Amino acid sequence: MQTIAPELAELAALIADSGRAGILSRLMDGRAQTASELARVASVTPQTASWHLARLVERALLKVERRGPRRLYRLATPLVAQMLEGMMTVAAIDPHPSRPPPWIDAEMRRARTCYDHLAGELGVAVTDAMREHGHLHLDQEAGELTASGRAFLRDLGIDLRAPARSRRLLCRPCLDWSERRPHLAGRAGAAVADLALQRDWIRRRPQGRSVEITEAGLVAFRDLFGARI
Amino acid sequence: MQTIAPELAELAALIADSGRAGILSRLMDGRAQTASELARVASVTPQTASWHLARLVERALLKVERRGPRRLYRLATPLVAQMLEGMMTVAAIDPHPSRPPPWIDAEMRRARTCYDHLAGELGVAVTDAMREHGHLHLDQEAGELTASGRAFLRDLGIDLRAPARSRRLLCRPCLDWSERRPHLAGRAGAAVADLALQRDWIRRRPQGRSVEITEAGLVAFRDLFGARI
DNA sequence: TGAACATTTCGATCATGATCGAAGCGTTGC
DNA sequence: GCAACGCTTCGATCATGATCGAAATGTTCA
Repeated sequence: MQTIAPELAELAALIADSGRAGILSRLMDGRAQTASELARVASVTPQTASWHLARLVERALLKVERRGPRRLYRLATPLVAQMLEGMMTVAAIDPHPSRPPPWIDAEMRRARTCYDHLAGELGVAVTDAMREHGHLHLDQEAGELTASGRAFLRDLGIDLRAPARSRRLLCRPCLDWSERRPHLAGRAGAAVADLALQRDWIRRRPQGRSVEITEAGLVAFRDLFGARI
Repeated sequence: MQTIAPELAELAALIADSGRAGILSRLMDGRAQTASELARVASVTPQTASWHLARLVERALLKVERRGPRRLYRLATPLVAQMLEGMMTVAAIDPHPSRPPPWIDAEMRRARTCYDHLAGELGVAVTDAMREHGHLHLDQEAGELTASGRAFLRDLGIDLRAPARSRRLLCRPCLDWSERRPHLAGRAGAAVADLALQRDWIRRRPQGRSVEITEAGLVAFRDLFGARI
């Protein structure tokens, strides 16, 4: 049986190292990072990180771009992010349901970005609030933004028109691995996250994918969205 | 940075062995298989397969069920199939686009089942035909069955009503890793595949996930669906 | 109970690849 | 050109886990 299995194993082997998994996880926010930064999050020396990064680029999971004396690494395509999303969803399933999962960092669990949209308690709370106000229908496989939802986002100053040539979905669910429930993704999810960053409702922490919810953000998410956070 | 990265690496390591990848790939059709059969497709001895299977069950990627003196293994949840689907999509991307990908088995490429729906050239051709007849809208992220599509499937004898308590999506795309284009999945996709099996348009090959298109099937797919195969 | 068969467990061997120190390369700025 | 800096390459070492023969376990059927 000649199948894709060998390629599958080869791909998995690339992710199967904790250093490389840390690097990929760090890059899940879609931004580029320097080799040094990635060495730091992966807790390895720069030499080792360089070795890992070369492998990831060679297999086309990452793209590299030179910026002066530094090299910036980022995920090669959204397909890679989508794959990692799916793997994290399964990875978050505790095979021994008896013991609680204590290994999720509190800040990550609270609020983070998932490629380009909000995730964690914040992402799920915002999604739930929009759902309760009739702005949104969402289950594990598909989502729909209602007329009320479009109006709501428009009033917030969000332009939902798709960029030319974009085939990206307006509204789709993304299974949150820390909350184990779907949150809003797609163009609408990205727009909400962009808005939150622009209005300083959330701030990216200097390291890692977690974000800090500002005082203004707490007020905005509660009053404007009706989110319970 | 305490994240899910270690669990991600651990999960990937489980898939990173060619034997286990072969086993998982074999089980992607959603059916259960005996340990011996899985040892055969993985090209390892029964002892080795048993060792691999124990690991996959321990990590809750597989479920095992005793049937007399045999043990039947199957994917633990559809989430696992979905994850593997995403990984195969990335695994099928050739990192060196110059050389052609000769490693996909011709029968697999021609027609196979992907968990519960049709894939390969057949799956994509049926999807394209339904699309061209206005039965279907489908892009990489979402799909919709039109009124015409519902009527078309109803006339074929397909009951599209969702089983009670099923939250499964009627119509969704699944990226075909051999064709690199989306094909029809979801309840509608599964119903079409079921129909094809029942009417003997396709037959499962005794080993592997590929299916054989019968003479009647060729006629049916061409005349009833308008598929170019 | 005993024979046949599927599967698992145990034990020893072997191959792969992750790691980091040291050294080399390439870019920037003085 | 030279120094500083970020990053990569090389080389040697070490740990992990895949493999299979042999033997044990467990199930069915007579």
